[in-house]
Amino acid sequence: MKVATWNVNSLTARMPRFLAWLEEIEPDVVCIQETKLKPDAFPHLQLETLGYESAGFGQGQWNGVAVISRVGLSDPVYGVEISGELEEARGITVNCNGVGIVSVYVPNGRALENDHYKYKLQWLSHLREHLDRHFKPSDKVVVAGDFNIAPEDKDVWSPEAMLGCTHVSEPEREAFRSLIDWGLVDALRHFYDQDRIFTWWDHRAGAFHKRQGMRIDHILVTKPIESDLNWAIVDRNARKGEKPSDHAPVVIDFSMP
DNA sequence: ATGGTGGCCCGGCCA
Repeated sequence: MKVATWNVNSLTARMPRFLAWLEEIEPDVVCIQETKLKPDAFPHLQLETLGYESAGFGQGQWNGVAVISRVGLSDPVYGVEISGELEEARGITVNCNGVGIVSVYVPNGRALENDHYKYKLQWLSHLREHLDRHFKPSDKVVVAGDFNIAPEDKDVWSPEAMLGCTHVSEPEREAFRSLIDWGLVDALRHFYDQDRIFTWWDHRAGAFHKRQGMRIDHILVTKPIESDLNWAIVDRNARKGEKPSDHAPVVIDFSMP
């Protein structure tokens, strides 16, 4: 089963690239972030003609998450908070072929002294509670998306340049480790222990070509999936060429014995 | 040292 995550930075703007990428990679399940689509605007029918069922949680101009699957999709849960009437569209949970799939778009945080940073930490704690509510670590679960956290210094092009910034602060990294401690494994690090591998490069100033990026998009899997992992990659090709997102997709493959 | 890009939707916010 091939599962991918991709922050597309507007599904509308990315649709030509997204469709070409689907055809090339042939993923079974894709967790999408930053669809930037209104609640009813997800292109369910268009994707259905390509063999994908889908569930979207959108709010309009900002945020928006979705899961598409060609191996079944059921039991959607919209959001990760309990009293989520005003909840931003940052999490969606579905069941695909017996695997729990959670697509997440963690708040950016903006700056350490910004209220949005507190919101980010709160949201991450809600996410862990959400996992407790819906799953056990012994279940097959994939939590994938844009975490807006570089878990270690080797996940950023320059730890010095990032000092005092969000994405690398100790409380954020602690929140990330708390998710790992729940019973998850960083699938990319399962194969590439020490490598400097990035998933995001700023659109500005040629950051991609200067290799100035960060690894902030992650696919976390429970132990029952880790034992059946075949490979994990970052698809850097999707960051090249015409009208790319600022994020590259992460893709994993695991056997379903 | 600053601003650089790109997306929303058309001026300013967000990443």
